[in-house]
Amino acid sequence: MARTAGSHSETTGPRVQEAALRLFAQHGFAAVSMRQIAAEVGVQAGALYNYTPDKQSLLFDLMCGHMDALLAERAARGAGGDALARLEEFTRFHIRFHLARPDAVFVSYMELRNLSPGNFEVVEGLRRTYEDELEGILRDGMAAGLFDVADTKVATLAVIAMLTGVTTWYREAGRLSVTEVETIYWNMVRKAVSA
Amino acid sequence: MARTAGSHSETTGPRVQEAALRLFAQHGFAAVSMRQIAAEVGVQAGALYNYTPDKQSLLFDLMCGHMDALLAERAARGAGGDALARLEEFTRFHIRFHLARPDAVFVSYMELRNLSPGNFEVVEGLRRTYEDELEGILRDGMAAGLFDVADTKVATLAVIAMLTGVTTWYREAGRLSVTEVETIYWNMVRKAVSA
DNA sequence: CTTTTTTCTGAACGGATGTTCAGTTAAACA
DNA sequence: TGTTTAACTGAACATCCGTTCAGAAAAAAG
Repeated sequence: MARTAGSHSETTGPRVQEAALRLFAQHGFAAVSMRQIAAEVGVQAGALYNYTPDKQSLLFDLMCGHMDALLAERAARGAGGDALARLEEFTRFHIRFHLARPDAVFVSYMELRNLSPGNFEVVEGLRRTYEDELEGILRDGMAAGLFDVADTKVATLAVIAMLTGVTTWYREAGRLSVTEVETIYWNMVRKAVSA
Repeated sequence: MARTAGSHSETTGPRVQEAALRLFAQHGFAAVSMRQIAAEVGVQAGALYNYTPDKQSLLFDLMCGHMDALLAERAARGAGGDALARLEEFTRFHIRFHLARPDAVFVSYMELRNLSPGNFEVVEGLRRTYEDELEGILRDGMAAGLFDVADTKVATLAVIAMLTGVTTWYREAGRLSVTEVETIYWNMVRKAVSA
């Protein structure tokens, strides 16, 4: 046996990425073998190397893709209004975006140490860009007298940690809708930074 | 060669745990081999099995030890005063405790999925116990009219996520002392739950 | 239909994995 | 001192790892 009936690069490629994402999120990058990913796709291990040069690149591409999507979708929303309105928009966006892709979030935050140094620097830069946007909002709010935080950098990281934490407990079948969760967190963020 | 000069169970045992903790935190449980741990201790891989039945128990003991220490040190502080005072005590304690043992925190939050199902349940139970203490404080504060949160369970998880996040960025050589960090976070927590 | 190209198989590579154990040696005990 | 005991070595076990590659087969092109 060799080439399977109905096989095509344009269908197998994405399936490899999806299987890798799901397995990395569930068991961790180091605990997942190329053979497991291949089995999930329904292919032999060697075939994976038509779609990725190696296992490391598979992880890097997943993380880069996640961060690129985050920054792109964020940039797509025209950030208007005062700092308070922009902070609410950021808060609700962050929760909605992260709850929609729990596996990618999990991998992006847990597998940073499994990136090669060069790849780590790239992903870290993207993350920094995202954080800088929130810090800019907090700075503007401080200048406008709307907010009162002792340290904008610390406040930025505190808010992001609080918001991202939602992915560790939220379940779709639970008692709260995404919008309700957004509102609960927004009220806490608003008060935490208020003047 | 066999038994090394100066060797003794009471010194090697703890050194195995220390090496495992450091390596697990740095590279992840699945990425660290028993031979690497042994090399760090200065011993052959087989010798590790005098101190742990297997690799899984090594991880479980580290995580249990961490959670036990957390609960024990927390219980040692007599929780007096009103809900506001207790919340401040909890906040400052949480930051101080976690910043003092970054490796154990990292492992305890990142390697949960590498625990066997039975071991996971135990560690999860300990974590729940700790969370329940914070939720009790929030409930009391709500009843006393000191706090105003829409959902005590969500607020509990949000506060803990925010506080624990400090371990991802704090460095001893940085510009802020632990006490300063405590105060910054306490002000944010206080405002976030205030009535 | 024939030829070319793309996709995949199946086997193989050297090396690493967790774990076991008979044997060796240093320390503790008598 | 001699004897026992605890700590460790070094080799071995079967199995898995990421990656490569010649060759087979299906799809696409002519």
